[in-house]
Amino acid sequence: MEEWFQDDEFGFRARIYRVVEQIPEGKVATYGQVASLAGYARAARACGQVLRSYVGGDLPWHRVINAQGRISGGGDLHRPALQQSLLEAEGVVFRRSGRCDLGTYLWGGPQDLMPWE
DNA sequence: AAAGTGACCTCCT
DNA sequence: CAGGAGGCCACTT
Repeated sequence: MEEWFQDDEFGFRARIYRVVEQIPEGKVATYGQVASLAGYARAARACGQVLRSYVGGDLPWHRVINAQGRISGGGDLHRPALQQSLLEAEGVVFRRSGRCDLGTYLWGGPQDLMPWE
């Protein structure tokens, strides 16, 4: 019970979720940025693991992309397409190269500090 | 408990 | 701009 609480309230996954759910509509954040804001500066890769295993819910997982402004979908074929259409529906424009302008859409960060900072 | 894996990132050719 | 090498970290076997 206690382990469950610990992990669900302030564990790595929980922190990642807490950050991602604050990314505003029409903006995007990189895995590294999210991990950093969550308090794990070098855990960009692990961040991907967490979001990959996430399914359903209200979390705007689609607003998290890689540092090159591209969508990383791993081996999965349907998710990347869904992610892009969800972003485009929010106004994020992707160039022909498959990249979006991070200078325009990159999230500036949380307005309020995270509980653990 | 140890080794393998991956929706990453950065620096170097 | 494209491709490769190393380093990082949590998660899964």
